Amino acid sequence: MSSKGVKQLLFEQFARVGKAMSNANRLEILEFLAQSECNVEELSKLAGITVANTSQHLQQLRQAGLVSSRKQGLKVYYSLSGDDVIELLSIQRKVAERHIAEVDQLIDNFLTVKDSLEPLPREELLSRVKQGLVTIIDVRPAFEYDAGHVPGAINMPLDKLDDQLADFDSDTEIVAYCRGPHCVLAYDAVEKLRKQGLKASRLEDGFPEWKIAGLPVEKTNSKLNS
Amino acid sequence: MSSKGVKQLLFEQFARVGKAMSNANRLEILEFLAQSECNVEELSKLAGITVANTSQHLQQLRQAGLVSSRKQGLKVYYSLSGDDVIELLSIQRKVAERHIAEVDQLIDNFLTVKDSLEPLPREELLSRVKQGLVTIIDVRPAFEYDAGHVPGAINMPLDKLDDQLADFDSDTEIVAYCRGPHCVLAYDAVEKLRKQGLKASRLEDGFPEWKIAGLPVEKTNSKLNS
DNA sequence: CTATTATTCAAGTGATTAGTTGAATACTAA
DNA sequence: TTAGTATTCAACTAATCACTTGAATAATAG
Repeated sequence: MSSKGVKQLLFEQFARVGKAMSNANRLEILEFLAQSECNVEELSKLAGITVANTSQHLQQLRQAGLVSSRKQGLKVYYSLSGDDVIELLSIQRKVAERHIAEVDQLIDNFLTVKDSLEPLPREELLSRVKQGLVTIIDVRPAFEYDAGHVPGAINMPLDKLDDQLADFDSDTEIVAYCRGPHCVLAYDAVEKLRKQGLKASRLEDGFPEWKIAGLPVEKTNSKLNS
Repeated sequence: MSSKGVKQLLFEQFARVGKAMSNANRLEILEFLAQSECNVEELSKLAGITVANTSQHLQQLRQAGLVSSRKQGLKVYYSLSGDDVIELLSIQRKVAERHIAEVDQLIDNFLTVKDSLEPLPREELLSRVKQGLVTIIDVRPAFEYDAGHVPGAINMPLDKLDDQLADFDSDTEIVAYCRGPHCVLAYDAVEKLRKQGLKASRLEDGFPEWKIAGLPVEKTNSKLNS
């Protein structure tokens, strides 16, 4: 203790938080947990890594105090240990986006819809949908979609996307959205669509932001699905 | 690019920021830079690591987009590349303090003055100083001290502290303060004093907070020092 | 020019990390 | 109890990291 210095020890503790957030897989796990509580297997599928690996990452996150877990029956559910973790995620993302040129490039060129959609009002997006020029897909799970979605959007959870790929018209622009800027589902969707040669992009915000902006919302009659 | 997935690449970029903030020395450097622009040598002395090592850390920080540099004559001055970096530092610290028990322990038991001082109004601290029960030391550089300091505080920059250790009365409580909660100078001071068996602690806030709280401020006649 | 100073580069070492694999530990259902 | 499932642990490899050392760039002064 005296050999290293209290100040040094203190910074080492702070560094543990940074270390926990220094791995792409762990960050992705955190982003998923920012959406909802998940068990290990779900996370492992979402992140596309083995269960054992996921488990180890989760334990590193827990040691850094970023996530907490609760056991229910066979499964262990993990969640963020506080809202300040979301804040941290969000600021780290902001700093990265602002300062790392490559990130901006990735976002601008590959995933978001900035140049083509942001300049035109969202209302116009809606009219284009009606004209069949743009297809909006909602990649959230069905029950979230049912509770409210952008008018004209088609519900297309990630696992169903593969089956539907052939149905898309390669001339129509496809815009994917999910739960918000922290939600990573739309990234996957856009990537899959692009690989098929389709014109896909990602709406910068998710459904909550859309709703808050006072734009129209459509609900599914609960009898239709499930 | 397609082998790894755009989303994966994106998270790897975000992770670079976390990686930059995953090392105790780098964090300390960032905290110093949050106070003021510094050149490599200054930082190396402040952090207590070799110049070459400091330089390498600084380059990692720059690659992550957290610091920027400007060359003036022989020296290269580094500074934070934006206020969002301060925000990031501050939130990482907050998360660590909230979630990591060991950090709380370190802070509570070793460095801050919480239990003994926070409950009593700062005005009372001042009266105790007048009675000689408490000695307040200001560990900032002399020119900052001169521009304004807590009444009764003695200016005691870190490098002068060693020479003055013998002058302290072991019965008197010593309270150190510096530039703010992000300033790390007082940590060093408290540690040195404690090693001498003195009753030292750290004021949670620094001088700016004191001033903002509307408490009295003393200025040095510029002829006295320098 | 040469000498000096501040910083960076390059190479090397020991420690740590991400990931894999396979076994071990819980918990549940029958 | 036994069988099956979800999670974690333990051991291992390749890659990366922190730090040191000594040399290589620059910029400046004499």
